[in-house]
Amino acid sequence: MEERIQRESLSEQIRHALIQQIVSGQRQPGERLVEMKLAREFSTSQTPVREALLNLESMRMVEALPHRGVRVRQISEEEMVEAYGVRGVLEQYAAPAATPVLCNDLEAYRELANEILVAARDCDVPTYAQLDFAFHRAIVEAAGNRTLLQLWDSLAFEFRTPLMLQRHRLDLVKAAQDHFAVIEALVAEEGQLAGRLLREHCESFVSDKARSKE
Amino acid sequence: MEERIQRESLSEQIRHALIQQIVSGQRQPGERLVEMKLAREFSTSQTPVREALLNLESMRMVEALPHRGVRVRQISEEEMVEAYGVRGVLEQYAAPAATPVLCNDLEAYRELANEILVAARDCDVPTYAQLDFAFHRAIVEAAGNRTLLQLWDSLAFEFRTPLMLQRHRLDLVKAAQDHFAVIEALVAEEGQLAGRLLREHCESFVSDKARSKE
DNA sequence: TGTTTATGTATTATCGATAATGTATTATGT
DNA sequence: ACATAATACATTATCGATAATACATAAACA
Repeated sequence: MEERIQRESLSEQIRHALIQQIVSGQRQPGERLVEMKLAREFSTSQTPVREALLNLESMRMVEALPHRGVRVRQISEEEMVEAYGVRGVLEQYAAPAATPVLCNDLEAYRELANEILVAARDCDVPTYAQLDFAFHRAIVEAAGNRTLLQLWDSLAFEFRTPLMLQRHRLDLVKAAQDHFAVIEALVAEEGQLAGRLLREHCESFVSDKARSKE
Repeated sequence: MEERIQRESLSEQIRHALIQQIVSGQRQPGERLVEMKLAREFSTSQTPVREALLNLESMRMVEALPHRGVRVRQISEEEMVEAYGVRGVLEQYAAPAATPVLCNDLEAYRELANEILVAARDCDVPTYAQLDFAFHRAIVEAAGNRTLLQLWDSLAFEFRTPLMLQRHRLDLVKAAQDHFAVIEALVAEEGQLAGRLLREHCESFVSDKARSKE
């Protein structure tokens, strides 16, 4: 009967909108984010904008200097390498614990890997990034370690991967195929192997860039 | 000539004060943190308190439910195990990269390990926690991977360790001695070995608890 | 009596306004 | 002309007040 209930607070809505804008490239790195200006754009007061920005800062999507405002963070190539390196370690750690869990629903998981491959063949970068994110997150989630998951989430690959892919033209199909090898290892209940494959997969993601640069 | 410049904003001051209070046990897990009440205690308005709480939430020291306020988070034993597990993996990853850097200033580092041992013998838990924190953080910092360091920091061991030690009575002296083995590995430029030792050290921290429970 | 519907109350979420701060610009003295 | 001080401006940081929400309690109804 009543209007649709509003689940998200203003600051959350603004937060999501800003993430979207940054990920999509609509807000370029280095761009200033002035609180009142954003408030006018979103037709709110300064407060929820400020809260959204604080949150983006804690997830390091923006950087803030006291009394000098916030700007979209420039993510260096070096940091990308770091992030994917750490990611590899975390996923390697997750894999053995995740294996028995994922084995229960292997069909869906294999299907996901297929969809990734399709997106890769179509050069559909946004879809690829999104599905790849889901694939990897599923592993970390299946490990049943909430702290690990939280840490992995804090690396924010849902917005790093698109950035990565728009910076470097890497071989998506080749990367997509790695996922099948991981699944094979899961089938064989080879958690350690799956872990090693995942780590290599993550690291190749950034080291390939050297190859594609030439 | 003028008054001392105020480097910290109100929200930062409040943030630190709250962390201090929580770490010291002055605020027990589960305790509600009501914004206006805190504002009165700190003689400020609601706004900076709220910002401090948002920050504590993003570092998971407190948990917030929409429209229902914030309370000090109860950290389960399970989560402790998780956190120290992840910590082990991160430090193992850090060690090889950190080795050449730390070797430059090995004296200070050895001295730190000595101080830890002294604190352990004295059963001076706060000092032990603080120095142990410094020891481990130095390794992660020396690895020169800012992303890794940020992730490690987000696990907030400066407040987890004291909690851990007040929950379980573990053998501090034995734990303190582990550090010397790590240093030996560094001297020998054995980054891999140092990594393995660190990981085991972290994991023993939580598994020892079983022993001390009986 | 048990279940729903009002009302009250505590608290968060948001607002609009002000104070504090940093940067740019202009004025002042040498 | 050059350095330093004074002023203006843009923006963040903080305030006090209001709106929105969730929970508890009381009232109305079956």
